[in-house]
Amino acid sequence: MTTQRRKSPDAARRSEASRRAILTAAFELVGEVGYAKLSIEGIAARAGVGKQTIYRWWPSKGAVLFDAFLALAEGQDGQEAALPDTGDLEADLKTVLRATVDELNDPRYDEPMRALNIEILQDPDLAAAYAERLDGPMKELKKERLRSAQRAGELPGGLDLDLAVELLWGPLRARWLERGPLTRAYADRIVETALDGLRPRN
Amino acid sequence: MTTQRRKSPDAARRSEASRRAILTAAFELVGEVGYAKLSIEGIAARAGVGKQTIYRWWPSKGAVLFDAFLALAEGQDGQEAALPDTGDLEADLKTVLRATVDELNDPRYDEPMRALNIEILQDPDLAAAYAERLDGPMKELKKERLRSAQRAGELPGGLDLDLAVELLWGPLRARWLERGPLTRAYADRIVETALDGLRPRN
DNA sequence: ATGTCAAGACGGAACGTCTCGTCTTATATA
DNA sequence: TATATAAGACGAGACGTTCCGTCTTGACAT
Repeated sequence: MTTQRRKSPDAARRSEASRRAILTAAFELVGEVGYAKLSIEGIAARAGVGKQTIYRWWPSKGAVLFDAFLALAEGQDGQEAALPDTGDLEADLKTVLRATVDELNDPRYDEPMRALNIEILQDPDLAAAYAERLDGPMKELKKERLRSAQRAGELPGGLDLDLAVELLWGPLRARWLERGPLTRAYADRIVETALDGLRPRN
Repeated sequence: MTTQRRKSPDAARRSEASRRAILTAAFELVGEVGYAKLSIEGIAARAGVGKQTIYRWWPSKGAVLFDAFLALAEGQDGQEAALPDTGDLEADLKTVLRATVDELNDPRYDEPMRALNIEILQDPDLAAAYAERLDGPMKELKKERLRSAQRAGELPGGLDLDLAVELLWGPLRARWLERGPLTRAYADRIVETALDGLRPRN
């Protein structure tokens, strides 16, 4: 019963050098030519690799790009297993959103990241992987910080945390996707407005 | 000085029948096969039109799709030159967002509209046209309703109306783009939470 | 011995350009 | 006002190109 799916390749004999070369080439190329002009042939050529080696291990160019980001993210996680929690929710949120603004404005990550996000909108399989491996864990950190605020009485206990996360991080992501101007001042205003609400407070 | 750009075609002699056939074919095809498999050749074949007729008048398949939506929108505007204004902001916003939910859930428009929105994220020219012709006017209607609420004292005068619009309509759009579940109850909760803010009110 | 590897040939799809006649239409002439 | 003419848009599709995803080859590693 060696029939797994089709003809699953032997992961034990996989070339780590080729794998890394492919991910690196994909990441660099998408930054240079954009996602639309990114091709498997281009990645293979840049990586010094046969096309079949890519097709053997990945189902699509979106999946390659996803793995490139995953490798990047896993190379630097564990360092921040939680969002800052000084006891001042508004200040902590501003800190986090400002950092996000800086990251999204970094030209090294801007285009590749946008390309990945757009591809995810079109590929359900990729969206599932993204939700599980990258977005999900991050969202859990955000919700955990909000739960802490609930325990401190800074947020109501009955608050819908998913909606709260969408209200806080959604506008930033939306404006970034649309290539709008992202500033720290904008991040601050989002936090203030989302926390206080549009209506005047007495 | 008849040198406009390159060799601009004579709009006066343009075939209206071909134009309509192309837009109709594009709209139908994108609903049937999806944007990724939508091709200029396919549109031309379905419309009974030469490929050159498409390339003569549009720069990309995204532009064709955009015009298809523009024709649709212009065929039914003027009917609602303003958002409802009963004097109760929260109720009016819920009415509008619920209607938006219904529209986004309509399978006739869902896929084509998402395809257009995704394409706009990748094409700055298209994004500019979209902002000017479709999104801009709609956003102005939204801001006008919020201004009315400011005059009525339902919203503070110093409120950033652009941010307010993003906070109210952003989450809906984001969830729709990601194919999340859109319900009227969700629309209601957005309005309530955005108006009241995340923090407890006394 | 088996399976991955780099290299690249292969057929197919769609690209965007172009070249055919045909058909339409703006404008000039009668 | 009615007809003639020339410009140019039209449908059709051939063309060279790029990239797709599969397949083949011989080298190499385990």
